[in-house]
Amino acid sequence: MIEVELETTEQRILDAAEELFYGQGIQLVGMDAIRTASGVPLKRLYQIFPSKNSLVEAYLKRRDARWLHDLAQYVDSYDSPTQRMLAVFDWLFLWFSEPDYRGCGFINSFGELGATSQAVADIAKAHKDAFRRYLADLVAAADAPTWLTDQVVLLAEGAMTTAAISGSPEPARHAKDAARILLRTAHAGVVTAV
Amino acid sequence: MIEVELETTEQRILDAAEELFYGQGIQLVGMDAIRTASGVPLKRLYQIFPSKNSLVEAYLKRRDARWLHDLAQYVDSYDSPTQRMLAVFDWLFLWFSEPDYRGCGFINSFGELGATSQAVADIAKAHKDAFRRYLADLVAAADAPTWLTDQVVLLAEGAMTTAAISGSPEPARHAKDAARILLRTAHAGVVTAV
DNA sequence: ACCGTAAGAGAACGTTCGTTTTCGAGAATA
DNA sequence: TATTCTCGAAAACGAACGTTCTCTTACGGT
Repeated sequence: MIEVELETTEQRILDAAEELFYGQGIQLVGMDAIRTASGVPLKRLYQIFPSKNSLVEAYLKRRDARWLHDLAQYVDSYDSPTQRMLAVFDWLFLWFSEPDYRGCGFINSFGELGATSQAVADIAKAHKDAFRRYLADLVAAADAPTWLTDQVVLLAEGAMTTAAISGSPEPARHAKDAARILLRTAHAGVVTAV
Repeated sequence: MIEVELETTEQRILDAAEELFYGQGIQLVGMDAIRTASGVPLKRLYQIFPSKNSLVEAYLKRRDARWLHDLAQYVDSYDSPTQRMLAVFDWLFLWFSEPDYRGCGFINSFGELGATSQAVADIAKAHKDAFRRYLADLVAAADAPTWLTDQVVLLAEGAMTTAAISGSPEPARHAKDAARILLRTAHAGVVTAV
């Protein structure tokens, strides 16, 4: 019982932390705000996360896992390898359309703390590496050459920041259009020089 | 004389502010650090910039103008419209290769403060809009369709963040490769469906 | 019923930060 | 020379933050 309760308390803290950290930026959110939002007293909060840094890292790691899980789950609703690769951008479009979308939490935290916190920089890098590996699998399954992975990564990353700053989900469509063209070109095996 | 001196004092403050704000993140840099780095006493600093917010905005606006100017200057060393468009990515490669490269200052400041400061959000948006307009001109000059602009923007933006987090300038090359393919496809006027 | 313990609410502490004020020295003016 | 003004160095102030501590209450075991 105790452990179950502790588990849910931890989840409540992380839920509050994620909403606040992502929505306002990490440094603008104090531990008091997390206490208020989660309803968990400071004492217990510090028993579970002994410092704000540890809470930040836990927030990022949980978001990392869930983000990739949600993406993979969406992609899994498609069968054709080509459609699975392009479905990534449909999922991005849904994400960008959420009313409180504010860019990629890892890009944001890297820009905010990456220069001073090696831990945050490492988690952001690990997240982007994992995303790249996932795309690499989709690209390989679509019988496309490896180098297409790097290009698709750039389109996805660019769409995240452009959608955030412009406040529109359209970049996901533009990225999908570009990815479709690149995929088709790759399939055609065109090799020329400009 | 007074105005000239004030001018150089303002520049010294902005030079220090830019290095610190860009290198460490805005919120991690205190006014004391800027005083120390610039050698300008706090009193005078507050005479020229009446608040940290105003200094932040001045930093972003000056960086915006200089960034686009430097890019255009580099692009202007090429003649062929196609090469001019692709030269953007060569310039990005040079930028990413600087030892203290830490991503796009506007993406970073947007992630850090965009949720709370409308001014910062607006400046970031204006900067990206200006960048997009510049690329649109290059795309039009290369006789490519308008929609290529959106795709090239995404490649460039994606390269900035991927280079920052991965710590490598290679994303600039990958973006250039993709842009070349998209440009060629656009020129060929291929219109098909997947 | 009694005692020990845990736990919540919030005060308190020490530090940092943005901003203002003070103080003292030096230059310009009458 | 006496006085006013300017300006740099640094102290000071008020708020906010991360973290710890205190006090009170309520519950569990005997």
